[in-house]
Amino acid sequence: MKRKKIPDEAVRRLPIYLRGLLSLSQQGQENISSKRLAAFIGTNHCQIRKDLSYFGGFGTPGIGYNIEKLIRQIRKILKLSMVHKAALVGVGNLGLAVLRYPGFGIFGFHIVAAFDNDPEKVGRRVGNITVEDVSNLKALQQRKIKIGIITVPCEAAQETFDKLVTAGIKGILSFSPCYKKGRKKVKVITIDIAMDLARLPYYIATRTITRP
Amino acid sequence: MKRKKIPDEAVRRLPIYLRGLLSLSQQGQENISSKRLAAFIGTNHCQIRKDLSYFGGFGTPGIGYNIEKLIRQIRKILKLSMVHKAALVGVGNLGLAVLRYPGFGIFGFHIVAAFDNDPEKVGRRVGNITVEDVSNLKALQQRKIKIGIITVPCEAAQETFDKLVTAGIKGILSFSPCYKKGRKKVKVITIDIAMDLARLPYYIATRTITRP
DNA sequence: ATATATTTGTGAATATTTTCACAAGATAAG
DNA sequence: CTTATCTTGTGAAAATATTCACAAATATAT
Repeated sequence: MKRKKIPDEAVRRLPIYLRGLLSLSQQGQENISSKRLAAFIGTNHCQIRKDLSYFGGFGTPGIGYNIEKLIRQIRKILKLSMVHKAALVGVGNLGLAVLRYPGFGIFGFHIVAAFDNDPEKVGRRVGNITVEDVSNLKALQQRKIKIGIITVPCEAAQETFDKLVTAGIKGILSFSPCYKKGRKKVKVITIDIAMDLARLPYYIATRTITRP
Repeated sequence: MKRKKIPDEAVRRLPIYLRGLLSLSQQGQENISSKRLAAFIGTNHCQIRKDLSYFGGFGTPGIGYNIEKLIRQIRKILKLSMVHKAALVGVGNLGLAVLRYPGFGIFGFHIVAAFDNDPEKVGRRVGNITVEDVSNLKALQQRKIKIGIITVPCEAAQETFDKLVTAGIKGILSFSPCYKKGRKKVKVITIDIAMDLARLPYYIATRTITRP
């Protein structure tokens, strides 16, 4: 393993490998080769080996990778070995759906608080979380919450973003399709549902042309 | 403009430009330079010009781009000039949130049908859509619906996928974090909420190192 | 012990994407 | 008309990312 710059693309793919490995792990297999893992998740085996090699050699020639061990290694690389507490802001339709989304646990995330500025919503219980007023956001640091999830309408996104940054949040997953200023200190990942959908017609239309 | 291969990355960015331009359009400006647009959406001006140049020359030297015209051009490239009817399958928490999501219209999408296999949910009204039984999926072609949105639990994703393909769907936006087989004829875009979140801790931890 | 079959990890070769840099088009002012 | 100031569009250069190809490691069979 060399001390080279790690491609962002490789980091982006690690969670894909992790999800695949977790699925294979449930099937009770012990080892897997890069070739079979690639076939399973629909990618290229060279890519998997190359990506993993940026972080170290985790496999055994002739055998492949020990699934459980590789899961642990990738979790360690991605800092997913510990539980990450997250706070969600904006308990509307999308916020509720995200609060109830069952898929975060597998990666070690736990939404432990929810906030809204609507007095109607404050106090309401969702699962075992009680919705709090946004003014409580200030106390996130004391509560050791470092990850924020923004599910407020676009107009309120910048304000929410600023509040989260002030509260000492280190990373944000935002569902608001807005450009946020002042993100230097904080890593922001934006999921823009409509924008992803917006690519679809292009590929539908050009399909037969682009894949001759 | 040359007849070169168009990078996928350029296509992926067009909706970003489109959203930015729509926002600027509301602010009542007529023209914009690649430099100012880049500053607005947080990217590089060379990239914008290069991306647009794959599709043709839409700007005027010395002036920039006419906002309304460029919006029309990008819509045309992405085939967003017409309204696209979409069908959603899986009216759970996430499905409901997506059905009520207000952000699709701006890109010309209209969810016109919703399906579920739960008799409790069939018949229920959401907005002005009545939830139908999944057996009705067969008739999508007659209803001229070419886009499907999958919001079913992971276990049901492959089955739903197969049904949509059989029903003649051309493109799918899936929120189910699963690997779907037999996607040759159909373009699939997957949004995996938890997986996107899974990259965050890596960047939080290495932030100070990677950006010295 | 030898031959055969796997499979990893990686340097090198390709391919792709981004950025640079500048000619040429457009405007405005003197 | 000339000069100064913008800005686009685009080849060329630089930076990134992917794929190839093979030595070395391991296992298995004979």
